Amino acid sequence: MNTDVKQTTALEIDQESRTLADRVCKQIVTSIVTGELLPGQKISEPGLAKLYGISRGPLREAIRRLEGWRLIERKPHVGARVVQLSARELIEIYRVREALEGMACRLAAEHMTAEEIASLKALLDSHELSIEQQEGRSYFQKEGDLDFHYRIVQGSKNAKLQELLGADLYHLVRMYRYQFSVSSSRPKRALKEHRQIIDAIESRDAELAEMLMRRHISAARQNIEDKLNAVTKPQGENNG
Amino acid sequence: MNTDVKQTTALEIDQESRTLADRVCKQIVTSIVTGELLPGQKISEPGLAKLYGISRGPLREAIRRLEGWRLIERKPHVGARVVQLSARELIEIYRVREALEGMACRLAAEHMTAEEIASLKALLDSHELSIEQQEGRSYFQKEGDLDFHYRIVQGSKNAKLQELLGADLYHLVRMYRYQFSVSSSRPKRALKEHRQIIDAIESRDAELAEMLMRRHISAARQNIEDKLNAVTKPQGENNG
DNA sequence: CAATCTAACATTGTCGACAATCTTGAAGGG
DNA sequence: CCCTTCAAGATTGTCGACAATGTTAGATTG
Repeated sequence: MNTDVKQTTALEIDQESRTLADRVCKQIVTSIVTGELLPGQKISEPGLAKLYGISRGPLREAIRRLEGWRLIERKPHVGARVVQLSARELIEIYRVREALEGMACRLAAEHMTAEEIASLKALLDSHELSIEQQEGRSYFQKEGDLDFHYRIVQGSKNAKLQELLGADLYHLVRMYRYQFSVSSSRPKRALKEHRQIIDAIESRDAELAEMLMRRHISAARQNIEDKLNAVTKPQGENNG
Repeated sequence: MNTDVKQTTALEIDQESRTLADRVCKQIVTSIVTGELLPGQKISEPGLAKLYGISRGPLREAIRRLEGWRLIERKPHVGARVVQLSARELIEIYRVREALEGMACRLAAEHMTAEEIASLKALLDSHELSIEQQEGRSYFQKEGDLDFHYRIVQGSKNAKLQELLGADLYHLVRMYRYQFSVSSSRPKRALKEHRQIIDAIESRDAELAEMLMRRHISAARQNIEDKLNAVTKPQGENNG
């Protein structure tokens, strides 16, 4: 039966665009993820309100929602600013992803349809192509990487998992991809791991799929840790 | 009667209580968790504003934050209502808990201090006492159960894990504890499992600790599934 | 009598104004 | 010269009013 897990989203988004607060909320998310708003940067209510051409009311509501998503932090009577993750917190996110996406991958091996699997394999083919074609440009690969992970999560058919990973974690991951260009330093290796994972899912080996995904994310975490340690740069006060 | 679970953030809460929106936000959470506001119930802005003696502005901001926490759902131009989980979604939450708390338990085995472990063992002693003393009353045991899990999560020293479990999941779990009185149907069994877990943590056996926790939560999930299947009650439209 | 349309009502969405608080920069004293 | 104090400015918090939308009950018509 239709589990109604994913189909409603398109409609909801349409529905949600009907108020200023919801629209502005989405715009702010985009600004954060694309780096227009940097981590730690102050969110000026009068400034943003004027920029978007709305009053402070809806803007404040949007900020409040983003606060609930933990994309924005707020101090009473002082103001709101984009969250700024420490190196430690970024690592913590990868640990959480390891647990969550491992579970998601296991469930995906049980619940993904043959069509979804085929489509995902096709996606990997296109990734391979784009890697070969534009050797150096890792940008595409990064979006592609998250795209792969996103589809696995969708394949788990677990709405809570989709919420947690999609809304709470991936935004942060994408946001910090622009900060220090993490991960995807080895696109071919990652692609190979992706293929192993989808193969395990195709053969409905849930345990193996979970293990491979955990290893995959663990490797990415290790990769980031190494980079951070190499620089030994305590990222400090780049905000005003 | 004190339901204030997080002691660590006393200062933060003090800070956050300084605006009406933040205070009302907490009040609404309490109302939801204690069952004053039932799942699916409509949130009337004029009604709640009058009840709390504030204007609609701060109230709407509080609602927006709760929307971000996914404790409240909102349809544009229609209104907000308390989330209503289907049986399926409740089960999904337990699957997520299994992954997340398993990870938390593993990290706790690595990072909990001796003092925290001792304190947690003392807590279990007090639980055993209260179980023996008030044989039938499972209410206390339920709060106690979450208390145990909460401390494990704190012990993981992973802030992201603490956020996700503390804010996003435990509220929902507590909320539905009042709906159908789930879990804790076997407090002695649960207590025994808790002791096994803390023993594993004490001996710093991270793998065992994780496995025991996953099994513990999986058993709770199975327990709920059985109950739900027994009743075969498709919980439907108790809202307008 | 039932179905449909309409108009009055209630609720949600948005705005501008005012109050409370924080930040700042300069003046004064040690 | 540095620290403290304080006042002016700016920002955040709160409110009431108005506009836009959804809901509902009654009237109209077949």
